[in-house]
Amino acid sequence: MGTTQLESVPEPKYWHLKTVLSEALDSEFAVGEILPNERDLAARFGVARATLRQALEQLELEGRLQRRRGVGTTVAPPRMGVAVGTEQHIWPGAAGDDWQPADSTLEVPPASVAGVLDTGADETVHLVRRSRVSHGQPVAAELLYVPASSVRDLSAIDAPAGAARARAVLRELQRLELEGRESAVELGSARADDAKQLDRLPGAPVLVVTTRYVAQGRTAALSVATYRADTCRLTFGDSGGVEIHEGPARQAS
Amino acid sequence: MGTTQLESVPEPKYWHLKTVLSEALDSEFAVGEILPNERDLAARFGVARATLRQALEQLELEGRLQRRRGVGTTVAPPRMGVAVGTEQHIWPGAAGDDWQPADSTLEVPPASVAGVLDTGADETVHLVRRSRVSHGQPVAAELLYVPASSVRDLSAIDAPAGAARARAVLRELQRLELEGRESAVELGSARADDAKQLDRLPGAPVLVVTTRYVAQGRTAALSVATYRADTCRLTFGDSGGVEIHEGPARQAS
DNA sequence: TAGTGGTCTAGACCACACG
DNA sequence: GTGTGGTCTAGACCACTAA
Repeated sequence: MGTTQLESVPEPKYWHLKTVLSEALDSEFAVGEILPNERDLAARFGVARATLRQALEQLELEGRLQRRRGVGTTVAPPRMGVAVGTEQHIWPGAAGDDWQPADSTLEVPPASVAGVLDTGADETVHLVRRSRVSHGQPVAAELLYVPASSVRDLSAIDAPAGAARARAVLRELQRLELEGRESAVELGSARADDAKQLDRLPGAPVLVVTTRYVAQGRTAALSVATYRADTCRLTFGDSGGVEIHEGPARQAS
Repeated sequence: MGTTQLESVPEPKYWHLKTVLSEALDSEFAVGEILPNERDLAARFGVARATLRQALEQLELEGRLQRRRGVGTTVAPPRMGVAVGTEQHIWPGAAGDDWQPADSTLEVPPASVAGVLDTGADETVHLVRRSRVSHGQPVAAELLYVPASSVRDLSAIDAPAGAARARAVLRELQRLELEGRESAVELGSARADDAKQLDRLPGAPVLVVTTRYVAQGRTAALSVATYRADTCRLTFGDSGGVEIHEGPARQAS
């Protein structure tokens, strides 16, 4: 009878740690404040650094913390709402969107993209690269695939590459009548190039938004946009202009 | 001059491992197939088990693998598309949705929810719990907050709790004219109860979809739905009935 | 009971930022 | 340099599943 049943369902240490830290963040820390370093925190809680890190990872995944190598761990501001589906039936590049065209080249798209575009396997398409900045922070990187058939001939255009050419492709796209649009959101991890644009390490969690633009009964363009999952809350508004609160709901019981 | 510059930018081992494994999954494994166990894999690649696990974690995050304690690691099928915003202006519980009402109780909502609902801090609301099954697998758990003011008095209803009461609340909701709807998607980690419903471990990555239903100029209901991030791709369709492909785009260069 | 993935430890070294 | 987070190791034990 010497055994005292302390925990019939023992909670993992990192899980308990996460809870404790989460409450501390709510009550004892301000946004932007720097936490003690990982070695000190681990010692303070009497756990190995790896265990402490497991808790920090979860909190970072939930957007509560921000960790930067060589700097430290800071308390993250609430996620920013980023409109993804508000503007009904708008082409990418339409006036007022906050995307910044970076470049455009001709590429053979990956097979999965070619399948959606109904282009041949080796057919080149315009690949427009854009980035999105919100509140002074990079939040997304986009690859926009535009089949040559969706735009007028651009081979003789004066801008061979760069932002000017990207704008030219987008401008041509506006000439088509947009009939519809479908998006899908899924979890992914940042490729090395995206990570660099987003100021994160490769493998950082991202929300991948794939949007198919439909015109003339076919897929006129395909956008693959990679959003920082730690800082962004993607908003899809269907309502008739009702205001969106900032930071509506933290997940709670 | 004895130093040979093998890698100017050395790639982390787990990152390289992930790439190798990912290619092996594409070419040498079928969906559902069981991989060698972690100790064997680690030995085969000459790394510590923790490093191997870091690679597996990423692949699981991307929906390529499924790991189950006591069973093993299997190759996951492509993510299933789950419609989240297709049906325009539909109340939850309307005919044809594939949600299954589980329960309904009266609760004091968390402050963040109360704020969106414009209810008093201590005011109780109906809390309808529902779960969503797709392709025979649980994919989402929902908490639907319905202020008493959105439905007729249910205090005298014959069903004190359970699915019957949940259906009664949803039925009452249909009586209002739905004016609009806004959704937001963000990354989260599963709470213990959600994890159980979704057949995952606590902390598993989830996509949290928060939807505000607007009627009579106010927020008539608020839904917080938790989707399995590993198995689901959330689709938001704006197009006029254009078919959605299954498995459109894997992220690629 | 045997085998799996999940948790945890106590170290070590590396890449990066900043003064 | 100094200090930070990021990577990696070689173990150990636990919780769960299935034979």
